[in-house]
Amino acid sequence: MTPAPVETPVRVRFAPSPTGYLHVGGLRTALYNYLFARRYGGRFVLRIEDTDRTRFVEDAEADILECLSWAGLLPDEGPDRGGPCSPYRQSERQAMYLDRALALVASGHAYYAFDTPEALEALRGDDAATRYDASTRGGLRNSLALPETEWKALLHSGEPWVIRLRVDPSKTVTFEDLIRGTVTFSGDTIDDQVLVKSDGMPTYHLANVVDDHEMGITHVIRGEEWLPSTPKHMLLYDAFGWRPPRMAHLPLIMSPSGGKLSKRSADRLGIPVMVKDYRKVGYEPEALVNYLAFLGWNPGDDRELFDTDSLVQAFSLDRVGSSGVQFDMDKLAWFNQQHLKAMPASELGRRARPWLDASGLESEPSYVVAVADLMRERLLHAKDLAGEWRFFFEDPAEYEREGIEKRWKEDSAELVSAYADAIEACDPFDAESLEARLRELAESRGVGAGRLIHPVRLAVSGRIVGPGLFEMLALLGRQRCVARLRTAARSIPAPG
RNA sequence: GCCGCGUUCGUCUAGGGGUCCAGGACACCGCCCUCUCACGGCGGCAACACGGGUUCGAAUCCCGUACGCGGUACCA
Repeated sequence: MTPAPVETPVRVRFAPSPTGYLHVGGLRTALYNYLFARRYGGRFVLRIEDTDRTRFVEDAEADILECLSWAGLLPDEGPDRGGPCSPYRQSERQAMYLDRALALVASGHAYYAFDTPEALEALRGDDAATRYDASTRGGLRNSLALPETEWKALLHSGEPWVIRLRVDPSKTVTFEDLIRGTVTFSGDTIDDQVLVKSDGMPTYHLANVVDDHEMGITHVIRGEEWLPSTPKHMLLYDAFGWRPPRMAHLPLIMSPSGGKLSKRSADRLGIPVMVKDYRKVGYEPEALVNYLAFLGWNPGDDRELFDTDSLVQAFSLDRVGSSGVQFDMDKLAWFNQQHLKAMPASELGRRARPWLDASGLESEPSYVVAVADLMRERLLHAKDLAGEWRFFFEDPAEYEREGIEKRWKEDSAELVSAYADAIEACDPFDAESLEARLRELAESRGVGAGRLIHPVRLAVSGRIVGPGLFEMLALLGRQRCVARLRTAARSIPAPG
């Protein structure tokens, strides 16, 4: 399939509302916009949609910026870095929206309405289907139903008013969605959307259309929850005489228990919802990005591991699916593991460093890198080096109970301390020699190597699982090994 | 209720009239490798929502039903 022709230059935007911290679904939307922009050599714009003053959250914008930056999705234009379409916060563009709305009133595409939310609520009563549209507006208090002298008096009296879009019920609105194909809405199902609220702020619908036009946005890529309001936006473009951008509505990310992935449902399932929480619990940004890219999109072949640049090369909107997708933590963990494995040891070491620091585990960078190299194949998260594998950095505080039960025999203490003696003088102190010493010892005592290997592992790491024993010993070094072996021989009680 | 969108293994998906008794990945289960655990390799389990059309032939096209999801605010 050939990609749909795309007009250049592409300009897309990610337009979150600072009503909370960045949501993982929001990050995916940002990612698809970013990939699309990069793929076609376009610009990726960040616009803050802060028109709802009642839900404004102080540090939300900073969080959005921080999370995008963490994920490597830096906008080309936005409130923090400016750009040709400044300002990028809708609250700072307020005057423009009112002007535009007034123009719509003048051209007959919009009108003043004086009905309060309470009055409308009362009108709706038990019938939730009551709407504010062509069928009811004639009986309500607005500049279409009232005589001119009357509504003008109201307007100047200080009475609260809003501006509403005048929707023609006989019109059918049709648009091409890049992901869903032709979508059609009948005008009589669209109500007279409020454009300017009584506090003078525009609603999302107005601000979004005005800004997308003013900012030269060519493609609107957003979540499917916006699909039902798109006809209102198309009507607005039409009323303004503007050419609408191309539309692409992304499938929603669903909770494994059904429904939109909400804070509450996700928390219950152990799925972080805020992007910053992924960072906090130790996911690598490239893994999250890779996983999110695949939540609704695929490259059309069997490749799965991508860095952002290769995603850019492979991305296209016509390979985005249209059905909702469930979030799967197992798969995310797998991506994390794969990315960790693919990383140079030095990088893995760098990723582990903050976790080691936080756990008070101090170590030479070169040693951390060597540990990372040895452990990379069995890490799900970089932070595990400071968790279940912390014995690389400090003596084991305890020995796995199961290990003692299964591996520690009557002769273990004696064998382990004999091995301590054997390796104390072992030179060179490398995996090969350490293995040779162990096998010699086993043979001279007439026991299988396993009789020695398992207790030694337990003594040195406190655990019964881990990387190859001899590589592990070599890395830990003579001092630590000998000391830990002797401590264990002394302190682990013989069975029985 | 009304409007819209959707529906292929448990999950993410490939597939867009014959090459599909449906392919890949995660998860799960077995076997192999092996000092353990991983990694890796091999194998297994497991899906075209249902009903009507159209057609020589349908997972693929059309209609309907069911189900899911979204929307239905002076929230975005």
